[in-house]
Amino acid sequence: MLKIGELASKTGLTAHTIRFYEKNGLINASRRSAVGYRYYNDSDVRQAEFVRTARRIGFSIADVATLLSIRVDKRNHTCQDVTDITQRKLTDVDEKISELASMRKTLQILLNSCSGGPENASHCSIMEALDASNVATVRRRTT
Amino acid sequence: MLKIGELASKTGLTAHTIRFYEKNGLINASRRSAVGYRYYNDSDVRQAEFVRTARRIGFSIADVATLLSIRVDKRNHTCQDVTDITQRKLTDVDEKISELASMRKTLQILLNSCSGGPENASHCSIMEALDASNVATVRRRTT
DNA sequence: GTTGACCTTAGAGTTGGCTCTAAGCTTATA
DNA sequence: TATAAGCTTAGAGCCAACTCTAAGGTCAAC
Repeated sequence: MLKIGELASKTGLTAHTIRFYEKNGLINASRRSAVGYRYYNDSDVRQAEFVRTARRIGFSIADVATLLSIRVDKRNHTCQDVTDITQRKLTDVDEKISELASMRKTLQILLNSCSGGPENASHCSIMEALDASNVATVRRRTT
Repeated sequence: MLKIGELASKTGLTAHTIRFYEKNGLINASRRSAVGYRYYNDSDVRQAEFVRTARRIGFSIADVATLLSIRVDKRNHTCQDVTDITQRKLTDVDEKISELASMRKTLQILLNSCSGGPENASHCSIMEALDASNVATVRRRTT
């Protein structure tokens, strides 16, 4: 049976985070000592590791809670329940990636349009592009 | 001279957001009526549009503040000042993209490992992978 | 002269996921 | 037995960027 600090070093979470996850129903200590210390058995440790793994992959706390509810009752859930959550997360991630990719593209175009040199910014094409309210008007440098 | 609601519809910001930006030094009304109404002239409008454009591209409020300080005094700033901010933002975006790409990859591997069918989750390979604390152990489906 | 749309302010609330504090109790080690 | 490390709790704080509320004043139209 591990104390919270031991579970923390075992999982790479902090004791604070473990308590926070407990409040959110993700991790629980199957035993408390007489004075209230949390004690974690092997099964608790496996659950904590499951949580840490799922969080690392990018599942939200709510997703992890759902995954745990499947985990404790696998027979009454289907593979599809699990892939649904995973698919939804993948779709999320794809959306974020495409937003970032669009930002990236614009930033790259801006950078390509400007020398970045020590001359003053009076004619800086990045500033001009931002002023144009239409960043599509920016042109690549040909010099 | 536009009132705040007019500036809002012109820029696509809300009046709330405009006031919030004002608090943060990004937008200001060059005139106030006797009773306190904000009035925006052409130059204020252009600045508001600059802010909106920069925010859309992904610059933080702090970045936009810096860009504005360059904008009002272009002669005392260089193109490099501008490209530095842009480059830093690009690096940020690239970091976020690569985190997301790594999440994406894992999610895709998990999805490929599982049928997603109506069978119960007792042997769901996604659940097994999350339990393994080592998602790298997951295998693609060959069936 | 009354609706109703619009404006003002300070300040609180939202989101998600922690992160930390304060004040006090327990346990292990020397 | 003293000290330090570790544990407990409730609850506050943090981050960014809004978003909204309350309570009230203003203004244009009919």
